[in-house]
Amino acid sequence: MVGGIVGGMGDGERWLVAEDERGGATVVPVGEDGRPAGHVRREPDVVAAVRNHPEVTRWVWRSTADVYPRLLAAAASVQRCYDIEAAENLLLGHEGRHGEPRSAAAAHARLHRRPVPPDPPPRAAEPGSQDSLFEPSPAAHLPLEALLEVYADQLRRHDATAHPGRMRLLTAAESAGMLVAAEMNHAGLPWRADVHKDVLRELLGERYGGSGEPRRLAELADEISAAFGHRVRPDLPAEVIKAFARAGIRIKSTRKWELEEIDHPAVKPLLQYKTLYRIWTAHGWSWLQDWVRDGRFRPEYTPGGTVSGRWTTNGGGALQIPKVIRRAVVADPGWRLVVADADQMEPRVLAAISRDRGLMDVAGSEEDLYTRLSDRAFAGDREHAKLALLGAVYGQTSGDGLKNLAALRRRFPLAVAYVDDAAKAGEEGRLVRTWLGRTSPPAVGAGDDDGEAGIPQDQPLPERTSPEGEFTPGYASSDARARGRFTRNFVVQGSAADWALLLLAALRRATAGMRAELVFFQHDEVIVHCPEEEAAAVVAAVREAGELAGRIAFGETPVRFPFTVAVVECYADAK
DNA sequence: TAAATTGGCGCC
DNA sequence: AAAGGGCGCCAATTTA
Repeated sequence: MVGGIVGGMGDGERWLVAEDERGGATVVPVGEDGRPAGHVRREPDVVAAVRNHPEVTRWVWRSTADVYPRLLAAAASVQRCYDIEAAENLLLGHEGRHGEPRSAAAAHARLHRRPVPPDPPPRAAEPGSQDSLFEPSPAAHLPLEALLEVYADQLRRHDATAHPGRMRLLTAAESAGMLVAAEMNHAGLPWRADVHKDVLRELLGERYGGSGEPRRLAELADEISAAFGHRVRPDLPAEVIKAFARAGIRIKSTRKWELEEIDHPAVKPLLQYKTLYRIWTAHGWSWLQDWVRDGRFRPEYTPGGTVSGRWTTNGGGALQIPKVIRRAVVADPGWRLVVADADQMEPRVLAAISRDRGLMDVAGSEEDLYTRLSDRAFAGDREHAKLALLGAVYGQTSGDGLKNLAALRRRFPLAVAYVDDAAKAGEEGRLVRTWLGRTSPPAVGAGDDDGEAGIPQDQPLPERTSPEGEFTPGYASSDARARGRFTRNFVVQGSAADWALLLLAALRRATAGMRAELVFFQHDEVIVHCPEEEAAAVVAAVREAGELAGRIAFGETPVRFPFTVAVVECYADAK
């Protein structure tokens, strides 16, 4: 049953579908080894193929992003899929071949040792235009026989990994993520343009003529200039630094935390200007014009868009919606937004993957993890406990977090060793993997010894061990240390992304029989738009999906995966 | 002149 | 108290 949310063995019929250049489709049932298990049939198109074969629970196809939007537009959907190009990407990474073309055509060419076609360049975001989503891509369609070969080969390559079961799960989860992403793109996030405009007017004031510069920004710029006694353009860091220098204050940058330290009348309006300027340029009137249509904001989600497996969006900045702008996210009349935030996801994931007994015990409760941590190791000081843990995960190099790291290491040795080992691997130029097997890319300049005078490869460095047994990266170059921080974080952030994919898959299945729709996802937070009367069921489904995802990803574990859930009409009213 | 990089800051 | 990891976006600046 556990495999059911993303597809396990023997859980329904599995068919492969291939499209040709003219939109026609051929389908064939396939067995668990990827071989044909029946006759090849022709269908007018992929929509007909799916409609005519409701007995199929899992479709194997070249690219979900290419096929599924057209199915959704025709009001068709599928239970599960196997995305060959997503699988190719994950397998190439696992094999240490990041960067090789990942199209199905490339995979087929490699299989036959023929010249490998490069991937088409990534399509740029096209604000407002949804049309491109529904056109079959011009990418090379592979005939059914070729797709079958690639598929069978991929199944063998899963078996050749260190943990085949996990790798198969990763591919299944990524494929499920592709379905969810396409469905979210299709549904869109409810967005009230009128409310958005009200917020903008409130914060920024009216716009002036041609450039449309808001009144409030002009006023603040004047205040800043007055405070300096001469004209200063606040959006030019160089000019601001020079102005402070003339006033006898030396700053290295105009970063917020640095400005906050300064006692000067320009600081307050400057900080205000920065906040408002950003809202104007990133989520202002032109953003609204570009990205909101018919009451919905439709970012293009890209699952696995980051190397760690987190999603990105292609345009619209959906993963950086400023808090004040969330006022515009409002449920339809009679509907609600179920906003669910996973509590302390990354430390819980660290507990599950490191199997550190102490940290598993801390994470084996729905209570606030940092409070429990501080009760055990930090004399009740929650803030110190949190900083120490985040410092360990991010690779903090100085400050209080580092001091507290020693305490963390004593009480939770396996957890700290897990991220230290990942850091060491990175410094030595080795690859690391998430729990399910997503693999870090190689360091820039490592690997391909093309003799170019580029970045020299970092030398493997002797490990230095302190009396407490702590790993100190004392001899590593600054590049190697940066690399270590990256791999240190990668294993936790990426394994958390593994879990989040399974969460989405479980939640998608749980809501399949409802009118509820998943409409937003941001690393550890999901929003479901549903009729008011379904809200309670959705809340329960989220909580169950979190625990189920934990068990599927990490096996039997005492670690709990609780959520903070709010049922609201407006996103801004959550938490 | 266009592409790439930088600085800054929004989110996690 | 100090400034760690991952992104995307914008405008300005530098590079090709």
